[in-house]
Amino acid sequence: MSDTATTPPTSKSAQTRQRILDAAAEVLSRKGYAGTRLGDVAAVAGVQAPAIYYYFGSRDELVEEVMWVGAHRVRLHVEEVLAAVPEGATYMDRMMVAVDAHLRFELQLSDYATASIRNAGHVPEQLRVRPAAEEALYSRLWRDLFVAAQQAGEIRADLDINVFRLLLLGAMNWVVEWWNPRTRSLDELVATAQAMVRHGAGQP
Amino acid sequence: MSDTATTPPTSKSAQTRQRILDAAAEVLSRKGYAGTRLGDVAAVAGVQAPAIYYYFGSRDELVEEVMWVGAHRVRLHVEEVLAAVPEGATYMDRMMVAVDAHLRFELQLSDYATASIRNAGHVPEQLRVRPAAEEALYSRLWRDLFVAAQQAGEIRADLDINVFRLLLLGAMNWVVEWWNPRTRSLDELVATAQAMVRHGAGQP
DNA sequence: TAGAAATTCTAATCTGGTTTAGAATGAGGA
DNA sequence: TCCTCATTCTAAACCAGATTAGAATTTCTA
Repeated sequence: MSDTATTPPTSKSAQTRQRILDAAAEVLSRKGYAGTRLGDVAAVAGVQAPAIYYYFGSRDELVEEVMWVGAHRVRLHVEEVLAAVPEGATYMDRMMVAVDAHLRFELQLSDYATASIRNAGHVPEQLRVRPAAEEALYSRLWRDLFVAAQQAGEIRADLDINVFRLLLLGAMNWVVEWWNPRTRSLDELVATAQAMVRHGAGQP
Repeated sequence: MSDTATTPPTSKSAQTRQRILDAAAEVLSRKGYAGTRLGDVAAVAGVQAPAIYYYFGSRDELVEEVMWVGAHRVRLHVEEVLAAVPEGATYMDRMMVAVDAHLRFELQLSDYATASIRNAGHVPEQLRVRPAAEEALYSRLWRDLFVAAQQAGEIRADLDINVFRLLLLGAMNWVVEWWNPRTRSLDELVATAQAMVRHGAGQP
């Protein structure tokens, strides 16, 4: 293997591993778990299929890593963006920022995120454990945001914020199933999703 | 084959075919396309795997039929419910009814609907043609509803109803990924989804 | 209730894709 | 340069399921 103290992460070896992982994310995000052949991944990465086994123990191990990285990065990204929000911002403002960050990251920046979202419910159980832990953390991030917003009176008191949160995340996740950058503007999408939260959950 | 003029749809043969189809819908809704083995379907239906080939040409043909039936039934159900709405109802009222019908049908009444929703983006291209046609009709139903509501002034004029509609359908479709009847009340879910539309899209 | 047709089964085959074996290549250090 | 280790390749083994063959059974009709 590599990527240790003796071999810097930019070594040829580490780059190849990364290329394979990127390729897997790309194919997985496009074709889904069932449609992803190791041969396709290898072709995209520019190697022969057996080369994958030098870096990953099995097809499933490769898939699991993609899923985990995807879930992990989405969370990190949204956390970072939220951390940069100025002090005085309302919780509703923060939610707008989170919606923006989630959507843009998922659609523009990361095949990993897309792969993770699309396949979460389609991979064998054993592959879900580690990614699920990440998703739980991400879920909590949103829960905290909703709870704080409702306590601050920025969200209708009678709204079931747990259900609303799950519906919102679902709406945003499902975007990967229909989004086509050529026919729609990302700005418009973000604005509409934000309106769905601001008016759907916020005070009249 | 059977189910012709000479063999009524309640004949043993037709019943077996139905049992296999039901079993396929059940397994598909639970395990997804990749996880669905013909052997599992056969076991649930109470036959041996090869018996399936007496009724269906191939695994994919069986899957395709489940997907189509699922999409078809959701549309029929929502159409029926909408047709029963009294004359004077507002378009917003109709949308509330449609949300209710969609969610209850998908979660309570139909493994077919769940199978169709969950696997739409995961089956090979050829299997999507017929189901996609159904989905297009269903999509139009919602589009018409949104257009009418906005023209009637029941929806904010500045809202992008196409994007909002896709977000809403996504939110409702994704419910199959997290819904657990034991931990949540269906009524609460329906009410929250309705609120998301009424306040999220409706006039203040 | 015999015989034909329909249905379902067991056993075998086929297939595409993953995985393993082991040889070839290439890069880096003595 | 030569040797060693890392990396990648080609060829072959392996496997889990789908599918087919053909026999056995059940159902229906006359």
